[in-house]
Amino acid sequence: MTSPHDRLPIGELAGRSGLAASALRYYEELGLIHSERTSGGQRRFTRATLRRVAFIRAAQVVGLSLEETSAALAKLPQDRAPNAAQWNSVARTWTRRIDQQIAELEELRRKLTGCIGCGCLSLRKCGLYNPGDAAAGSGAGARYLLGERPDTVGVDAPGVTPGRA
Amino acid sequence: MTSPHDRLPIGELAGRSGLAASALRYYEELGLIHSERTSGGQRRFTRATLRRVAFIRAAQVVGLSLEETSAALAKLPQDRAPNAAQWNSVARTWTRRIDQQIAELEELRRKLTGCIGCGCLSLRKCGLYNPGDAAAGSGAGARYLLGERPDTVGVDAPGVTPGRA
DNA sequence: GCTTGACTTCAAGTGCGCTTGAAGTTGCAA
DNA sequence: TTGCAACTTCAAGCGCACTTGAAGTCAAGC
Repeated sequence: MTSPHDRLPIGELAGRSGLAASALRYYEELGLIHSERTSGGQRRFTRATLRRVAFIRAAQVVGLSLEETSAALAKLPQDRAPNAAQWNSVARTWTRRIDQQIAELEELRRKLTGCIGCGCLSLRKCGLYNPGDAAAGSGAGARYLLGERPDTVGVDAPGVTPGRA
Repeated sequence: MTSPHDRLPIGELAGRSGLAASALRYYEELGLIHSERTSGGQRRFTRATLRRVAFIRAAQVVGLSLEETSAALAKLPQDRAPNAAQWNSVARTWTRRIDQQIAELEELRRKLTGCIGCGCLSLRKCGLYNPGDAAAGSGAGARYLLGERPDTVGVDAPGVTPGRA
């Protein structure tokens, strides 16, 4: 577990994770991953970093920003596999998020299908209208649907990066 | 249908659509929407533009870029409601895309749940690994999952903007 | 020891989808 | 007629997640 083979240079980590070295450096700069250095100043990552990187990739799919991912990663141990409780805590947040996204997509599909049925898209009737003010378009991709979250309409969705009018 | 009230100034369209005027100007610049001008050079949009704008919003939720949205919009009439056939053709593409996204999210959830069960995330065993090379991270948000689309692995996903190593 | 490829830092650039600001013009209501 | 909000264009800026390039250093195999 602490053999010399556990100390991956960045190219190795890049190769194994499928990410560019530049991206990994960037992640390290942001504090998402960590490395030790050789006497010459080159990075050496532990194998556990592979886990963190996989986590980051998955987080991006769920729609987390690197900042949010960073917060999530902070709950996991840096150099060993998380235990069940730790993992549970994170994964539960995720599955909730995933469920929410799925629900939103299904809602949109429902609206679209409704449109097919009614031949509408002629204002008003159609579920695609009523954008609900400043809801959607939170930058980092498919986040909130237009017209969704009627309970938080008129307010920036909670927990989402503020910016962007 | 062609009353003077059908000619919306940009602020009106912005208010009704929930988008910023600047965004609408940007869309017009890209050719997604169109306007006529008053003698003084101010934009006047038809009500039908509301439909196009709603369409654009929905398209963003599905993860389409404005360029892709533009292509989709080209299939719909500019100043009237689409007929069933036109709408069908577009909506079908969308529902397929939505279904695909849902499937991907469910797959990720499955993997996460598996992780909870097995207490893993300890390399190898876990479905979260094997990133499948250059798959995910196509820029505009939750597009393709890591490890997904095993049939197109190693190739840029078809129909998706090339860039980004 | 030397070569060569992998590494280092730092600054600047990229692409998307806008927003912001400056400086000027229009249109409508009083 | 005037006043003022709403509009106009154009250029530049922003935030995210990186990538690219320049210029230099390290490490490992021959």
